[in-house]
Amino acid sequence: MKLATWNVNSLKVRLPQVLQWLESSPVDVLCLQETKLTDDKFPMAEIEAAGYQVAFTGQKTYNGVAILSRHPMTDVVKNNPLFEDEQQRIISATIEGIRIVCAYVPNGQAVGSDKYDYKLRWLDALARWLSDELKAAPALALLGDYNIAPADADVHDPAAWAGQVLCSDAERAAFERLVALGLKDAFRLFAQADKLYSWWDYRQMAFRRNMGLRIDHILLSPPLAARCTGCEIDKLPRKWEQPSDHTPVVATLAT
DNA sequence: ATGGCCTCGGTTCGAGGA
Repeated sequence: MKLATWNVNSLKVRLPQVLQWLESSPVDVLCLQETKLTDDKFPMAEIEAAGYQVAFTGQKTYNGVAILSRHPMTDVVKNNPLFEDEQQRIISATIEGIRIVCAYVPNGQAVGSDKYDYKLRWLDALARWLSDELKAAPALALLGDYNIAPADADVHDPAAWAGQVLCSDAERAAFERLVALGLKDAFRLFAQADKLYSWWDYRQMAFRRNMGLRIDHILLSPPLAARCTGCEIDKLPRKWEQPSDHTPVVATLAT
């Protein structure tokens, strides 16, 4: 069983790439972020034709999340019941006995800004909600764009990024709070090469220079971490024409 | 030293992303 996450930065623009990637990487579950589509514009027919069921929640211009699944989905929930939010950033569903949570964590813009405060409040509510969810669903996976580089090893230039948004102590503490719930960073369950990232700025030829951050993650509850046999970042789509600035992360679970 | 790109909405620039 393969679970994946990918911030596509507009599903309208990236639908052909999503379909192309699924052809060569037919994962069981793909969580998408930043679809940037209202629900009436969601390309359900094209995705179903590729063999995937879909659950989604979107809004105009910003945010928007979706779960694509080869298997039946039940108990679809939009957003966090503990956090009133007009922004569409979370969708969850149960697939093959696994509670899948697809999340697009707020960016935060700059440390100390209103958007940063919103990010921290949003993450606090996420941890409180998942604490409850884990009691009801011990097999839980939280996949998405966390907009947090958990450690300096996840940053191309830790000195330049020190204390900046995506790397600040409070954001990293929020990530550790999720870990304290028992969730494991699937990527770090395995030996990995240095300097592997999931996002590169469009500017400065950042991708070619590998000036990236690892901010897209798959966190697994203990029963799933025990089943996990690998976790990889697939850099290929970032090399395509007109790419998203993020690239997919994939975790493999033994069945 | 600064900002350098991409997407959207809606016009030819501003907001937001990270």
